[in-house]
Amino acid sequence: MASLRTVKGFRDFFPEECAMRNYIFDTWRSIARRYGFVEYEAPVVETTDLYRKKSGDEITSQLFCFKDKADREISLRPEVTPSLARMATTRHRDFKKPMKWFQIGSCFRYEEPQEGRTREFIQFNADILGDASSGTDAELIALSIDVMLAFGILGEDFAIRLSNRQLWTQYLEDQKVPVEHTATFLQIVDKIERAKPEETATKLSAIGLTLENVRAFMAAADENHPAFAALRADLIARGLWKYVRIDASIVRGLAYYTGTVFEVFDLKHGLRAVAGGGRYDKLCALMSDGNVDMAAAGFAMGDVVLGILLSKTPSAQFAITEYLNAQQGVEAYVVVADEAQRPYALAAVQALRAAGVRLDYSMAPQKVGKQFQAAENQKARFAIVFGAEYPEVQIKNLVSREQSLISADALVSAVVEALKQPIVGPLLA
RNA sequence: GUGGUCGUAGCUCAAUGGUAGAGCUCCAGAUUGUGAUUCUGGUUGUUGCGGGUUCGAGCCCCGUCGAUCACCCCA
Repeated sequence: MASLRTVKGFRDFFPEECAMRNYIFDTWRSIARRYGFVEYEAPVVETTDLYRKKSGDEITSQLFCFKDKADREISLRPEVTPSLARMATTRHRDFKKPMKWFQIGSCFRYEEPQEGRTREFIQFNADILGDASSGTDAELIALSIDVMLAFGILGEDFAIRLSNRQLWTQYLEDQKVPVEHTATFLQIVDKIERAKPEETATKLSAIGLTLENVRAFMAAADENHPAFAALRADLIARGLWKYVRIDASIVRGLAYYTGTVFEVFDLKHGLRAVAGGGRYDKLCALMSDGNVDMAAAGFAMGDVVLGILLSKTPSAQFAITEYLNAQQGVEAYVVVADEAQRPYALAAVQALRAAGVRLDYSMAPQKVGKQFQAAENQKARFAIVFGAEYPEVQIKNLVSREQSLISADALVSAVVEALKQPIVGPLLA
């Protein structure tokens, strides 16, 4: 068995998990479309250079990278933003601005797997390109909030942590800290809530700062700070500001963000961030060697942490159950009570399916009781019995348990009509 | 990449160093044209893998793989 296991950090999706995944996809997709986003996709494999160009050599330690048969250095994508930047810059003249694009697909990071962190995970990416206004940032944050609400995750369960990179670049400038220390400094800020104060103070003093000074600056960066004014007014008008909390310690790694940065995080379980993103106005210029200077902002939401949160949130369970009930099973089940009628039953199976009815039947001879049990197991609303009374067939409503005899000629239209009726029965009272 | 804990049937878990088990699931029958419940019977294991100690290892030791937790990282 050992040799048959999945590769470390990769997952099987059994039907139950696959249904759950599809539920997540459908929700992401429908809310993104509600916001006027269009879907795109990029290759899962890219040249390793694409990621080096953006992030520098040291990042390859987390890249799922290898050489192909022609000795080319390639990587499974760790994120989609560089691919998006390439696509957007190479054909940007073909698209009206702003471009509101979303994508759903697998990403890969070569890390030690833990709960909420696998080597393959699925991300929902939403980005807006060609619009530098703070309204863009607000639109993205609003989208992330609506996605959470659509999952049944309520305001008491999650919040948006909001900050702005420019807060810190301005601060470092005021404090006369050399630009080359920016990355180091942001790393310190990123873990200022987790690290020991003494260690943080030591690291800060190395670049000429004190912990007291940094903390005082963070405390002053509340929702009245001018850096958040336009964004705040926008989200207040939408009625969404109540989900937002200013948190200057959010810097989102050390990569390409230039302005607004934010995270979606849960309030009750201490999970990793559900989503994160921000403004990255310089990336398109970097990717195109300065040929295309296009403002951009976006965020990504992963399926792994989201899935954990959904499983722990009671209010999210109702929507999941409803979706799974609607997706799973069949609408009708054909029972072959008399094997002599099987050819007629098979003809009806194909005719009903052609009419759009989700339908199953027993492919091998089975006792009638077993066939009804199978119909029940597959949540069929109707059983259609082919027996000695053919050319008439029995249609049984499996919810109300009523049964009626009908001519086989009229079967398809009768079933299609019956399925249009609302479900009534003792089980759903 | 570093350290801790863990790994027994499809699942959840038992088993002083001494014959590998239970519940659930699954399959079949009781029930030959109608779904529940119940009862009966049955399948499934190189105890993650490989070495070592021992008369004897699921149990002890070493290694390895995997899961998980803390680091690291979080594009």
